[in-house]
Amino acid sequence: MSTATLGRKPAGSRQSAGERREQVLKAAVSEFAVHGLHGTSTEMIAKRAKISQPYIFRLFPTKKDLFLAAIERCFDRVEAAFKAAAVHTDSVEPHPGQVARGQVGAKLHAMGHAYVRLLTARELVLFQMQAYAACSDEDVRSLVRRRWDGMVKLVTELTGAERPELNLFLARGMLMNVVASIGLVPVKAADQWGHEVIGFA
Amino acid sequence: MSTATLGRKPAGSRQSAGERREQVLKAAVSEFAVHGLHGTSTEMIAKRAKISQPYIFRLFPTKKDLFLAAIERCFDRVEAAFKAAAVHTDSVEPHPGQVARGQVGAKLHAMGHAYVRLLTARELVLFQMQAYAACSDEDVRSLVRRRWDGMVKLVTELTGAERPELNLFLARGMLMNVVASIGLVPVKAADQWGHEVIGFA
DNA sequence: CGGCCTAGTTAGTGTTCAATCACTAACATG
DNA sequence: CATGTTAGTGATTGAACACTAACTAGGCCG
Repeated sequence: MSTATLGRKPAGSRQSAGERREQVLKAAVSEFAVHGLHGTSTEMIAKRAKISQPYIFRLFPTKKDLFLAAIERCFDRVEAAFKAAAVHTDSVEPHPGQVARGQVGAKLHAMGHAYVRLLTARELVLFQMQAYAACSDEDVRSLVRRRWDGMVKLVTELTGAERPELNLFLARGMLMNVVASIGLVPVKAADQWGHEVIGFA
Repeated sequence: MSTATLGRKPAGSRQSAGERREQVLKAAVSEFAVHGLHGTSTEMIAKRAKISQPYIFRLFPTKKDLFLAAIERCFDRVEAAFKAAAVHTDSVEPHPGQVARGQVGAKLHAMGHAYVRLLTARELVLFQMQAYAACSDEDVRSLVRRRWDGMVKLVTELTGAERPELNLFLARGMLMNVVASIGLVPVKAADQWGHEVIGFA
């Protein structure tokens, strides 16, 4: 009889802590992306993850820790996209670990495309901006710096790009972030990595 | 006797509403830059402006309105810096209103320098990031878009730059914002507009 | 069945915060 | 000095919020 008292979960009731963590993390990225670290309440996240608000604190000690975890997650996603793009454009490497010189541009281009595809989801860009904005917090800043360094290193290794073209690549990316954030371009058409506002030639 | 009850302002007592508004706006930019729209309390701003917290609401109807005013203020500052830089590098114009073709690069370069000088204050960059981050709010977004458009138009008119180099300029700027936000470069040396991390050649 | 661990909840605490209210002090003008 | 206006404050309020504590319920193994 006690089963009929409250609105119950219809079926798939109990999940492992790992699965829940995943769910919460996803919900957190979505909410943080829109409202930022301080503009997002743990209740918003809980609602989206379909759990009670206090249970969040069993999975993540503090709201900030959840935010930090979300940052890691987002950098992971970007890096994964880059790796996938790199593999996709792989050709024979003249010396193992060395990218053929003529391939550099093509690889960067492919990664640019991959990044744009990622950005069409919007969520990721917006969250990135929130992460940068929260960088007055020491913990956030040091994490973002570490991951940013890692990302740059990854791109360097994957493409073999040197400073000038690498910087151009990064700058393009940052401009895209801003443009996407303020919705200057309806990023519907995924193929905008040569678009008027971002493209340079 | 009632006059002796509380700690009184010693001297420089009353200011005009205009002066106060200015003071509050300055304080708001400083605080918002560090903690963002939602991370900043009106009391922080009040303390910095050396007034009581409720008085803020006599000068600005809501906290968000204050934030919006701060956005306007910051774009104003950037535009002023650009204008000054343009005047400074002015030479004879072949046709009135038309910038000499060879001058374009020099002018953009000068503006880049001006922007870097502006960024050394840090406050401005940080606030910019906060403004972008707050763009999920309709009012914020539409304002930022409007001012961004205006700024791009201004740069175009001042330098006569065409799409490719204009975009390069903007992208550089955005990369610099991020780099400055996460403190990758100690922006001490003001002359970094050709620096390794930002420069393209 | 019964003990036991883990998933998950309800209820609550202390605090913070934007915004309002009701009031006082300083100045201006006839 | 009376009257009106503008600058400014202290006290308060009602809501929201991060986080805690204490309890409940589902599943597994003996």
